[in-house]
Amino acid sequence: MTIPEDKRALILDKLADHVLANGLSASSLRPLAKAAGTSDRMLLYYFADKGELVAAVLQHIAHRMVTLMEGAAAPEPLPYDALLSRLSAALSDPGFAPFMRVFLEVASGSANGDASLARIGETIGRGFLDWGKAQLKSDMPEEDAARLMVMLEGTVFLRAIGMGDVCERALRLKG
Amino acid sequence: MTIPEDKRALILDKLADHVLANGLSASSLRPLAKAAGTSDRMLLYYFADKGELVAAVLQHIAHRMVTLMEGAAAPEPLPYDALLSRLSAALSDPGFAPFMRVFLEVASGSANGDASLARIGETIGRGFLDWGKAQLKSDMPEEDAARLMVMLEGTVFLRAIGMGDVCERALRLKG
DNA sequence: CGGTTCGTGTAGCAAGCGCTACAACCGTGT
DNA sequence: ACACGGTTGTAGCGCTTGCTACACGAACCG
Repeated sequence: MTIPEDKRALILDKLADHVLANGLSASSLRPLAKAAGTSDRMLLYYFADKGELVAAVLQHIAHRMVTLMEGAAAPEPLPYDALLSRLSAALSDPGFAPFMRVFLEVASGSANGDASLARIGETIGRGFLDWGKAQLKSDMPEEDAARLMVMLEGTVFLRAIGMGDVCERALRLKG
Repeated sequence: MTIPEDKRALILDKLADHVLANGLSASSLRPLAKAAGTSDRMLLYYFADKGELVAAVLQHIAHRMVTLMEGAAAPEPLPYDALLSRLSAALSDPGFAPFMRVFLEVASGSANGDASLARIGETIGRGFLDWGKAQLKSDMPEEDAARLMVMLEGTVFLRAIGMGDVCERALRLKG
């Protein structure tokens, strides 16, 4: 009945590829199915409904992002200013940009009342926060990590609407 | 041919109400028409297509938001820290929240390639930046205003995914 | 060998989308 | 009185959406 657990894993990679490349809004069942080399009919055989499918894909994407971030980690803890500019640069890397795009889409959907997206968004966000905190060399890591997070997500937001220059200016002298 | 200029103004208020209340994603022609007390047929008589309609509504919303912000302006310029916490509180006000939700939706759409949304988002963003700068008492207003903007949009983003506590923590001691 | 369950393709549903063709209204100018 | 142009309703187009009913081969279990 509900045991196609491994079948899912086989296609999740391709589904994640498609979502990262085209965004959630362009990820209806049929395009997703084509990207995964199957049919919409089969997607709904593997997953109970689209919500469950999207949740699984986003979780998969989050896991991939964690891996990516581990590669971008600094070799040793950095003070706030240095870490901020380092991570800000990393997030604008073409490899990271697709993740930030869907993260924005998740936040938007979450703000519009999608409880499932909200849960996933928070999970990803908290993971990101913890990851940043671990890289901080600070005497008040909680506050600095929070401030770091706010700055970084603000950067994501502003770059999305073509205000990347403002982000650069914000980082130029102080954090 | 293209002269129903005032007719638009009469319904833009109601359209804006609906978009602010329900979000862009729930704003297809028929619901919008019902909210405005007309028909989808007439919406496309007043506006060339849906893109033009959305652009007009968002511009209207932006104008309304400017008015709202003028009401929230401090009586005199404030230093960075004080202004940040003042504006952060203002943005979480229920009166502002719908604007932030729509703004997030615009940023998301913009990041996904919608050029029209990108233009509008940037216009709104730059207006907001200038408005903030005018309220800043600082010896380096460009950089501080930019930093203020990044922090505020980061706050919007994080609150959307249920991480408002992180925003509070980020503001608690330093800006 | 028979029956039952698993897996999958085909086809289609009802709803919603942006948009449009067509006809009818209505007030105005001649 | 009549024609005409700006305005509006009706109806529907073609398409996409998430989802499902049904049939049929394969595989497994008795």
